[in-house]
Amino acid sequence: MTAPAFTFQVQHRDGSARSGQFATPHGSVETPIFMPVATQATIKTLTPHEVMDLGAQIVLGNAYHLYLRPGVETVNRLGGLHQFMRWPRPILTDSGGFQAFSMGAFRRVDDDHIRFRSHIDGSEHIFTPELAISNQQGLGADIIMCLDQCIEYGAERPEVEKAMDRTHRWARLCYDAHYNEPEPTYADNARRQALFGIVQGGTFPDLRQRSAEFIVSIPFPGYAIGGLAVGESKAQMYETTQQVTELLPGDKPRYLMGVGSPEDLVEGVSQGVDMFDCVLPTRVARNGALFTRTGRVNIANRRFAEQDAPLEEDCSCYACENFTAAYLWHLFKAKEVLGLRLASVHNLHFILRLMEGMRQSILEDRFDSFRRDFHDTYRPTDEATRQRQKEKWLAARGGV
RNA sequence: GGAGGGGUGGGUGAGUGGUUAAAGCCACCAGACUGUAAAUCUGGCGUCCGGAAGGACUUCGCAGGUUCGAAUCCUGCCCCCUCCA
Repeated sequence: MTAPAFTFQVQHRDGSARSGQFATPHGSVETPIFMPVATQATIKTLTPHEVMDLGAQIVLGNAYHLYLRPGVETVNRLGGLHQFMRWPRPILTDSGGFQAFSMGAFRRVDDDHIRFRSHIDGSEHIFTPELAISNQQGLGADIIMCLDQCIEYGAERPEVEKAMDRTHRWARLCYDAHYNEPEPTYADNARRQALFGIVQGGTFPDLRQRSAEFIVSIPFPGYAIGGLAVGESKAQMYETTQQVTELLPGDKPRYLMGVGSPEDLVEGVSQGVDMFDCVLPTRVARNGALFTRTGRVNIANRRFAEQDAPLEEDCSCYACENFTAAYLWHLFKAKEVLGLRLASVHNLHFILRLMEGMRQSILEDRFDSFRRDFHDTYRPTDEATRQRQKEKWLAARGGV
């Protein structure tokens, strides 16, 4: 059995970069694509209408969060995730594997399951590969993900290898649960959903290779690269991405999970990645950091207090077309929710336009110069600063 | 007129002889955020020099005093609040 409702075609290649299209029961998506993150069935602060106006073609939801609240059964009874959140276009759900990584002390990973304590009420829950699949079937996204084990950067090799082996075992179980289960609980959904496999292996090239080969041996309709952007250097991340994309089949979509920043998206596309998702644009927006063509900027900085002009003159987003930077500054200082909304609009607009620009340049065989131009003008955050702040952040959080 | 309480750094508010350039919170300034436990977190925040360590100087209503040493004790003055008449 295969996934009949999901198809993917590469339309054009320009170097390693490629543009393509995939079709789902809720419409087709042009790649390379960025998927805004709607963890709890909402792109934080925005209405679906606004997200569509921004040109988002597909969004990502999270099975762990929705399983805890409002519950898979509930969403299913209310018509499924699309209907529930009134998002008519494609949706991809993540399995909850990432939460086993990010929730630190709230979870324990064993060979055949992940044991969580709910961050909401402390109650205990177990995710098996089979349950991760049936949860996602109940939610009804167009693309669902295998349960995997993501591991923090800096972990010892044996630990990384163990997590990878689990991820492989679980991938097999997920595949069987999704494609070979004769009577799935949510059969209608199950039949039209595509299940993607996930490659792990940390930053160890030989593990990544083994992982890619193993995962590719299972005929998933798409393949994801997981376990990156978790603390390794950009160079390591780019190397690993490059290595893995080369091992993935050319005729299936490649999804780099949890990435990323503008510069990472450009690099990812250059290495042949087709799909991305990341909380960064929206999260950072809520904290006042806005993307501009030259780099990130904090709208709450004093220097914007009296800027009687848009943040970016030539930006065509709703925020820049209608408001001055001084107004955005004021909204952030006054902690008005509109500030969070306008900032989210601006950043998603920036990222989605960036993706469109890349797609267009690939179609016109000028991706290299697009990429060069981007790097010439966009200055990313200094890596040493990021590392330092990251450590402080983790220390304050109690650490992953 | 009587009784009591109080005046601390931009605000609020701890501190009642040395460990105090003075807690915490707010405001302010800056930085971070990558499959969202995140409208969060981290620094800085009297002045001057220094990248920092550190050093110098000036601060707790005002003026005197006691003491080796005072935001803290004493005296006088100014101002504010509560209650009684």
